[in-house]
Amino acid sequence: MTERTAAPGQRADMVRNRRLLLEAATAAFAEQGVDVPIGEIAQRAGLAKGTVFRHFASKEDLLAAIMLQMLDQLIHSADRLAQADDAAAALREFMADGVEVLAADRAFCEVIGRPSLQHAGVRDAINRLCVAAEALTARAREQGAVRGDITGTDVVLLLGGIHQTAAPLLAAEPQAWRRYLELALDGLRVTDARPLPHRPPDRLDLADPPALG
Amino acid sequence: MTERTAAPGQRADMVRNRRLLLEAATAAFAEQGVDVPIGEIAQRAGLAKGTVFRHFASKEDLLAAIMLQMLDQLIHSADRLAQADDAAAALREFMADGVEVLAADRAFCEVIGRPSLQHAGVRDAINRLCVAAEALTARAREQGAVRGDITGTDVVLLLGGIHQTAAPLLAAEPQAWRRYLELALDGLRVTDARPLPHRPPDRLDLADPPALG
Amino acid sequence: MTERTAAPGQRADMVRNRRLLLEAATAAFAEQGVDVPIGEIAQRAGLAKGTVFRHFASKEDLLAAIMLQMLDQLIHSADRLAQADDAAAALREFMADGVEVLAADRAFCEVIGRPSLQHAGVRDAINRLCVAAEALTARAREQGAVRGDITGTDVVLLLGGIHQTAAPLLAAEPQAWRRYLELALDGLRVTDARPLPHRPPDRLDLADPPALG
Amino acid sequence: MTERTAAPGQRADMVRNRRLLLEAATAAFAEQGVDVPIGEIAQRAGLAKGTVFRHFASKEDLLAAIMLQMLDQLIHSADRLAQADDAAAALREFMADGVEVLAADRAFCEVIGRPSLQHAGVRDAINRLCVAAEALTARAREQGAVRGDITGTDVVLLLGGIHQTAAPLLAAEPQAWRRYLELALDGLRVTDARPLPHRPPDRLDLADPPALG
DNA sequence: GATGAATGAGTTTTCATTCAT
DNA sequence: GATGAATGAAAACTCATTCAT
Repeated sequence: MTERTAAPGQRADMVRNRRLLLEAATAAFAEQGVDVPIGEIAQRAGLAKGTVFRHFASKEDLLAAIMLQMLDQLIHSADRLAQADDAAAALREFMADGVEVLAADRAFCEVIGRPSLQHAGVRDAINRLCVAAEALTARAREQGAVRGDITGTDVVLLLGGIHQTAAPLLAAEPQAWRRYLELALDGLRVTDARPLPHRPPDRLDLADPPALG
Repeated sequence: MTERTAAPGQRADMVRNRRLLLEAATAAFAEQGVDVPIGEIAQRAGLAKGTVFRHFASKEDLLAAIMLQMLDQLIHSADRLAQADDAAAALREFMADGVEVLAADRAFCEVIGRPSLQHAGVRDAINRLCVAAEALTARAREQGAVRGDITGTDVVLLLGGIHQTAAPLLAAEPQAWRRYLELALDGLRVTDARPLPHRPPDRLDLADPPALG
Repeated sequence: MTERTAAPGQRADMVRNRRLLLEAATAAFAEQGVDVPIGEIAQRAGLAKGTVFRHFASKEDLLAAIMLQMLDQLIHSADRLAQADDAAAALREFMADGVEVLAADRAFCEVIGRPSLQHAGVRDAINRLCVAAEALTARAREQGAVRGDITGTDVVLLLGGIHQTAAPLLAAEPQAWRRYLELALDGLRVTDARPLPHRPPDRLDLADPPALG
Repeated sequence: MTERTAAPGQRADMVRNRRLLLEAATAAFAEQGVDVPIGEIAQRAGLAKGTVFRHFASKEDLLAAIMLQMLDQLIHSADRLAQADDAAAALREFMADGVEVLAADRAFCEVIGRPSLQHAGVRDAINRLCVAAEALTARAREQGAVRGDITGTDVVLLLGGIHQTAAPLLAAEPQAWRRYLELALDGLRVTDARPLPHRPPDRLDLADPPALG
């Protein structure tokens, strides 16, 4: 509707292609991990390989775009839920959303587990997610729904951990992650335990990629 | 007859090379994941590429050997700790061992997270680990140190999950996993919570690799 | 299945490259046999290695395409000559064509002499050639130009045999095969000899490749 | 010249190993062609790979030794049969022997069909075989059992041709070559035909291998 | 802007040959 | 002399990326 510029057909096409491409790439990365060939992504999107490179300068960029998409979705979810009255329920919902998003995605785990992330944009988004999760978590702490030494970054990290716990069961039992989410929430709620060792991570201090050589 | 006689030199060299190779491969897989080229492993070991294939018929076999090595170590640990008097302490020690082993290893995560495992030997070892962990866990349950609906397979799965939780911090804070281990143990100890959803996994029902096509 | 491309005649460049490739491969296989490296074929064609695999999914497929090309040419020749009045002359011409085609080709001999052929397409083409040759041979038998117990498959097999007979002379005397063609034709014409031992082959019963193991 | 040296036991072992090796290599080359790995030959012989290279400086040399063995056997056969009264029968027997020897051997065909033979020894043996066959053939010509313009070299070349003719049938019908031997003999016997084209080959003028590059 | 053909570096794997024991 | 471990030069094949059409 808003896109009324000079070559409307072309522009609309590009937008449409970009959407098709992102959808196809999301699905392909999710199912097969980061090693899925660009050619397969293009094919799933009904596009030619060259078109992928017109939209994204490299495969790494495409992957980053998808990660950002997922992360933005989670940031949104955290922001929204930070307004909720029942912080405990809100935290559960956020974490369920988060694990479910990850559960569908092999590539995310592969990317997140790397000692260094290539894309500054992804690193930033993860940090923004931590901030958003901290807002949510702070309220839960205040309401006594979560122990005092748990941070938003802890919560974000737990998303990956819960997903990974259930990952080997994923094929046979797609909902198994709910079991481990509850287990984690029970752990988060414990108040009479010894304080957790190791200082709470306040921000993910993700390293720059190492210099080549 | 025994391995002391005849040609000690040659044999010793080969044993040494095999050790170098396994060490190099363990480190390389750990740092870079399963996609690390054989050539790099060979170089790290100070060997030629061909030598790797003299020791292991394929890259897959080499990877399996390393996974088996790690798994056997954990099975051993579980068996030993199942004899301990204090089941709670034994469980903590087992899990600490397990996470530490995994903490060093990207490849393990990638392999374990796959929908299907190629090597029957690795699948078997994982199942044996679950059995060994169940013995340990059963005693902890009996002693009231662990909630009633937690199985050995849960415990094994949690190893991967705890590692994954801490993975993004690994480079900057190598000991961060201890925090999440305690958090998980606190969750495991909770007795007044709602029962966990989803049925407990009794054995990892890892699928055979899908038929080609 | 053998040929990868979809849209015909799109790129003039591609068609040209494909032709160059087939010519180079034909020559290379002919001179050096099936073990000629793909890299050399590519180089002769002025292409990169990868381009060969864009046109043919595997070396086996490329080889099959060339074999099929040759076989189709011979089938054509047989079909055309089956219309001729003078069956004896037609048979000589067919066999001369056939030997000359083979004479240039080491790979053909190696492929044809194998206990099993990998490509169903090539097996089929050989059988079709036998059928076409039988039509030609039948007329020659009827005209008394060929003894009664000779089949089209005999004739096809003789092409390879005549070529092989002359092969060691090929470099020094490229036309030597004509000598052995006449000798074979003289044998085929003999009528007062004892009947040939061993039953005539009616179709080449080329086995499927053996199962792996 | 005489071998009367110190360690007779060792010598006996070497002789035995050489025999085992030649037998294994003959069988392996016969079944699988020249591309059979040295390792398989060694294994069949119950020897180590290194031992093969103690006996033969290269794979090419081993192959040459086996070819020479086969050729010597045929030369012997020709010499013996040249004494026989019935030259026609003798020629048939020689050719039957020859084809049968080849029939069992994929490697021979691959070697003989090459434009150039690497080993002077093999070239010489082939030429000696031609001489021996010529003696046999001369008698057959004199007795009118073979047309006048056929030479011993023709006969030798025909061995390969007859084998090649039957080769595609070899797996299914191991005796099929007899059919084509008779056909060839019938051709050789024809006396009322036009003289064969192309001059008779008197000696195989096998080229030296081309210079590298 | 889209296409997909071409490229070539990179990967696993094989195997003749060498050489230390 | 025998052994077989080590080597390294190919080989087939893949795939991100570039570029002519």
